[in-house]
Amino acid sequence: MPQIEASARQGSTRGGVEGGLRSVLTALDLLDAFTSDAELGVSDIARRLGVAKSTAHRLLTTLCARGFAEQNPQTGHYRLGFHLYELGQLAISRMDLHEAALPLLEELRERTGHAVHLAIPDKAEIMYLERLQTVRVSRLFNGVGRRMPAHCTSSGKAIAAFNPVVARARTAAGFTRLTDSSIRSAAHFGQELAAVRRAGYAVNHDEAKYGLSSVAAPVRDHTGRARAAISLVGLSSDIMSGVERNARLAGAAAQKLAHELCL
Amino acid sequence: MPQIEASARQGSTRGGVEGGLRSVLTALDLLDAFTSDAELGVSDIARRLGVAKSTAHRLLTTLCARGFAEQNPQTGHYRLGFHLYELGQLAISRMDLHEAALPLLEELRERTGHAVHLAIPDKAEIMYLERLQTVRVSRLFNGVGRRMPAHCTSSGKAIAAFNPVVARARTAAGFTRLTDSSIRSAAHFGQELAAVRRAGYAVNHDEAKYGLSSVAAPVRDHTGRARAAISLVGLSSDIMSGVERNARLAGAAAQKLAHELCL
DNA sequence: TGATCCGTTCCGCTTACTGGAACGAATCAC
DNA sequence: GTGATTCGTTCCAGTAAGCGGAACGGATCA
Repeated sequence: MPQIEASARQGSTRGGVEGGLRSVLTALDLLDAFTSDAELGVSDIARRLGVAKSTAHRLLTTLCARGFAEQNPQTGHYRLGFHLYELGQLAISRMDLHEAALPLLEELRERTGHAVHLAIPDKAEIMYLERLQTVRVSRLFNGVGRRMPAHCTSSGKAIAAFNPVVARARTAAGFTRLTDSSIRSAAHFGQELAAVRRAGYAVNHDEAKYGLSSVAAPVRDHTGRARAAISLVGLSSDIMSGVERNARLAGAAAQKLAHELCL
Repeated sequence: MPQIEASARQGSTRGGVEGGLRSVLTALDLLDAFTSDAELGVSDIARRLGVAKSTAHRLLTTLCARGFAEQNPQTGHYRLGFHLYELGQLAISRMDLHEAALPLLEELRERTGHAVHLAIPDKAEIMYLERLQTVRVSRLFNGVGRRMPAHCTSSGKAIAAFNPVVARARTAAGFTRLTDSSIRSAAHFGQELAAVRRAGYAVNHDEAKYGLSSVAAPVRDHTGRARAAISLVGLSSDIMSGVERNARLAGAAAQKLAHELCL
């Protein structure tokens, strides 16, 4: 069934490949394949992408030529290239939100002594744009990714409470359970968001990782919708003993940020 | 002269394109075009890459489809996409050097109160892998890029002093002058590196930006070659008043790092 | 109001990308 | 110790798919 396979691959109309150039799309998907594994071999990659081994090898050679990938000389396997870091830093350094937030975040850490995070929503998850660590907690973040489900973090709840798109996306995606304290049902999630709306801030107590808690305030635009969140993170004992003060400071920084960006 | 142009474009041998797939290479070069400008239009990009406008547009559409670029709805122009940041973070989070260094850097900032940088060499320049800021100096770094010539920073000098490849590359590339204090000649550079080798650490006094100074120690492997550098950065008055203590602390951290990584 | 940009779309030509087969080296199983 | 699998890499011919050029409507400027 060669013709069925071909039409399934790129749609029926001539040249009407969904999204663009075949070889470039494959190359970009190849980079994404490294999300799950730090190093991959040619054959493995070819299998995952559904292309011939020679094609995968050619793509990898091309990516390596520009520093987007690199080969481990020991094993012959490939990994993400350092040039991605350069471009990624460039991309974020041009985000107004990030630029305006940095000094506010620094000040917040100075005053509280806690780790400070800046997060934005992406579908049903949140992504951390910046993380200012402290010595005490830096090793605790080993298991915490750059991306977290919105219902297990204070930032996620602060955003979802004031952003129905995120709340709906999370409810649709379901509630994965990271600890025994994690939210597990849509009903519980709805209650929690209502409480966040009343208080103006969100709290996460051991819901993402045992022993780790946080307090977050939403950064809201002029329509009231949450665009980001600023959170203070630390050992549960440290954070929970001063929840109200932490919430007040995070909230002040969030409002100042919204004001500076004319949101 | 169509055939001349064609052969000049991709070399003479059949299919022997240097470095790999044409369309993928062009796509990657397109991303690099954003190094100099935050936003670019289709026509401008096409001109820079030397391709047809329709080709540039197609490439941009493809990159946007995967989040590697995005379009500004206001202007119709394009910029780097957020997904690059995600992959870039992934790339660096898997570097042993970065992972092992982080807690050491945090501790160093805690003890000194100064900003702490981790740098690695790349040809004739150094790249900052990590920058732990402080409230006092965070705004001073506006003009400082992720990449700096090796002769204008303490990290660069610390690395070049114990890495002849870098020293040679810098000498070959010449000595751009960032301030009046910058090193301007190969002779001066050579003297400075000799002094660094004697002292075991490097100092930068207003050589990259007025009012900003730093002290750096090299991270050396078992052969003695410098692989990276750890530096303490701050207002010149703050840094220069305690040069020896700063050098000692940075040096201790650098040695500990080398030891942890079994370099 | 005409001219000149812009980003986008369309289309035929042919280039350059694809998959399959073959290679030597390394690893594994027995 | 040796045959059987892997692996990453290279080569090649056929044709799919990427290319440039031309045309489009809209925005900006003179």
